[in-house]
Amino acid sequence: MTIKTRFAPSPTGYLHVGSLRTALYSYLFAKKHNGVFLIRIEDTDRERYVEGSVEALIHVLNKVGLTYDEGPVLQDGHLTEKGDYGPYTQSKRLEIYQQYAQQLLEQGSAYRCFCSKERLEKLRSDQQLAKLPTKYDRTCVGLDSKEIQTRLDKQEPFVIRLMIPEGETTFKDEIRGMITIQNSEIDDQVLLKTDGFPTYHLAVVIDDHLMGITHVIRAEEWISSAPKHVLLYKLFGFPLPSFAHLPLILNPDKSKLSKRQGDVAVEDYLKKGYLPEALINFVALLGFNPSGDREIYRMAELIDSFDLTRVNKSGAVFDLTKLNWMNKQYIRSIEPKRLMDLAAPFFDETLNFSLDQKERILEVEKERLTTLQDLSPQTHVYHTIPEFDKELLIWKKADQQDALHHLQQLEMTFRNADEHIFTDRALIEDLIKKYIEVNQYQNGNVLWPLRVALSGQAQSAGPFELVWVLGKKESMKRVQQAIEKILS
RNA sequence: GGCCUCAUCGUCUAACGGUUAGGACAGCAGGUUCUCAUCCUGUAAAUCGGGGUUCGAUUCCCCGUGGGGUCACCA
Repeated sequence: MTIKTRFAPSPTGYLHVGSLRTALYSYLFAKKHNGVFLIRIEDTDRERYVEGSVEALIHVLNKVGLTYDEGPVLQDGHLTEKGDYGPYTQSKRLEIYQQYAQQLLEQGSAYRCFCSKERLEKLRSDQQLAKLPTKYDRTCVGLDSKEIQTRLDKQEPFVIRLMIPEGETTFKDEIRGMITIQNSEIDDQVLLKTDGFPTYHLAVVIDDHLMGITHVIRAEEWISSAPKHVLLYKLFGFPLPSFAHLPLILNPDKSKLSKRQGDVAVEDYLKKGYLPEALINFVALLGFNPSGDREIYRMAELIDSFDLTRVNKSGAVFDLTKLNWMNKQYIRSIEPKRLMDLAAPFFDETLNFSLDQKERILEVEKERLTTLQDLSPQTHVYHTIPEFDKELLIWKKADQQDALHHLQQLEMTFRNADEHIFTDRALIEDLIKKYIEVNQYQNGNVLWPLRVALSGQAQSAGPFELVWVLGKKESMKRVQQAIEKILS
């Protein structure tokens, strides 16, 4: 049997990093076993629907490299879908749910409930006051068929509730083992709402079955409603899939990761210049470890080593400092072309750099970046040298005369150097190092004033790199300006 | 509060029932370097508590404690 997993978000806005990890694990598991991974949109709550979030979801999944075999896709800006088990959007499957709800009704496994929201709210608050468990009191179970018919005729709104049988429900969680709960603890769950839409519980069971899902991988918050789903599988006569409930991703205070305490949207991290590769790597290791001392895993390696039984049971704090470290690692080591693709949006377009310049700037600056967003302020130096005080040109172990001397000498050295030298970082370094060695100067005496003359900054890329990016003409110009600054 | 669930350095984690409890990030102290960023070396830092089982528990069992999740016509 082919393994089939799914990621089933509700279109309520952005993609949460917790959801990203859920999607990732489902993806990894499916790919590891040469299985199928699909996306399904769970939009059964019309009130929470956010326009455009399906499109946004597709974009993000594409960006981070989570490819899926079935589900909604964007074609020329239009939403369509691929796969043989559609529709993959629950609001387009209403009749299916209604049909199955009807079946349950006929089986006597479900019943119509005409209770008003007001009555239910009062019931709940009374129970809370009496410190009783809050459960529906089954008032409508006693309704005889004649009364039901007259209320139906009067078009009274109703819901369909699951009739929880007596006994206990047990299921195996692939990560935690056996979980048992007394059925008396379970409320008679609403399956079909007054508006004819199913609730999550009904829809998820039917769709997972109809779409052939073999492994239900989702977050831990679903664990307490899993018994309802197991009951439904049994009532429908569906074979039970495997369940795996993933530990939560936590705020630093150990509560469920939420807004307020930082960014939770994958889009936000991408916008800030975190690489998709780094995000995936980081989030993958939050709750999973292939065993070993490695930290860096690319997607293919994650697929290769993924194992549900090695997923942790306890929640993991989202540690931004470690993400930062990992992002730095990726910026340094990723293929230059890929880095340029990712970094392109972070260049200030008004500076009009050529592609060649951008490549050099990126090559030089990537050593010092934590996120790609950090690139933006650094690029300005290559366009216009910032204002700076001439004192800055003086190295801590030298004086103004010394700085002036070296700058004048370097200016001359540059002037006499062949043009082609300036196209090669190593040659530039040779040129300057030779000047230092021949005269037995200290590096700092020469390199500090040169670097400041070129960057105008106390902290910047190295002087060889700066010359390489700026080119002969601009480098000489900046050195000359520094000389004038000292003389003035 | 009921139910479910979890528990190794600050954080992410490793450890067939037998290890000086390992690694990574962050921290601290040095070193390399013209600056920042790197890089290198070193250092501190953990098995929640109590009972069992066992020759031997981080590991298995029980109880406690603590954390988290969930208790909607939201997912």
